[in-house]
Amino acid sequence: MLNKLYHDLLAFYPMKPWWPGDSALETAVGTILTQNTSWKGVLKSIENLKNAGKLDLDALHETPDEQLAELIRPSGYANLKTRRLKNLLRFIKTRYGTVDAMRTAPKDRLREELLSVNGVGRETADSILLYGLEKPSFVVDAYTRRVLARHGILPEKTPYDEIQATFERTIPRDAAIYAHYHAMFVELCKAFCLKNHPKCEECPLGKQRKKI
DNA sequence: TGCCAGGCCGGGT
DNA sequence: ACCCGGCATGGC
Repeated sequence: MLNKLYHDLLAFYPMKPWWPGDSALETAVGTILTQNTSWKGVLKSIENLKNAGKLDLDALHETPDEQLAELIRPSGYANLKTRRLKNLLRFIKTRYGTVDAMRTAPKDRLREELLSVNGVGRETADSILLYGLEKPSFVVDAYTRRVLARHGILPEKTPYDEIQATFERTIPRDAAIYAHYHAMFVELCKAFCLKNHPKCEECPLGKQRKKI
């Protein structure tokens, strides 16, 4: 079922790199900033950080909270996300020293460690693992749920871990495929499946069965 | 102009 | 094991 879905989507979205970000650190920062927020504001925040020379583990870690909050204000929840960002950076520095040092850690252990950081939930952890470190951890987000629910593949409120397990059990254990699959969900939603989307009827997967 | 966006946490039931 | 309110800003 999920393999067929992948191949159906593949016809519309050929393989291409997707998560915007030039480094694992930038990706990690982006995963925090994009929590419950559209990517638009995140771009602006990342831009601010770059211009301020702050896209660096030590520089970010040493930036005062008030200043960091000001830089990331466009992506919303600035105070909250400043704390979460600092929590993540502190974890990386104290546990691994550098972002790259995390690459050699076993995926399952690293995921547990990331989840223990306050402000890093399952989607954030999996996004860091998959898009930052190219480890095969399937990302489940609002888009994933929307597509699956709309097309009657999985019930809307299926728990995160269950959805992830279903994918990881079914499709090849390959980071590039996981990333591409998730990217296609996002692209599909942006093109056809956002709430009250006018082109909903033109969805390549066919008419939705449920309004989500 | 109100509604919504690529979550997560803490507290309550 | 769920359910809910809070957290902020900008685009459409």
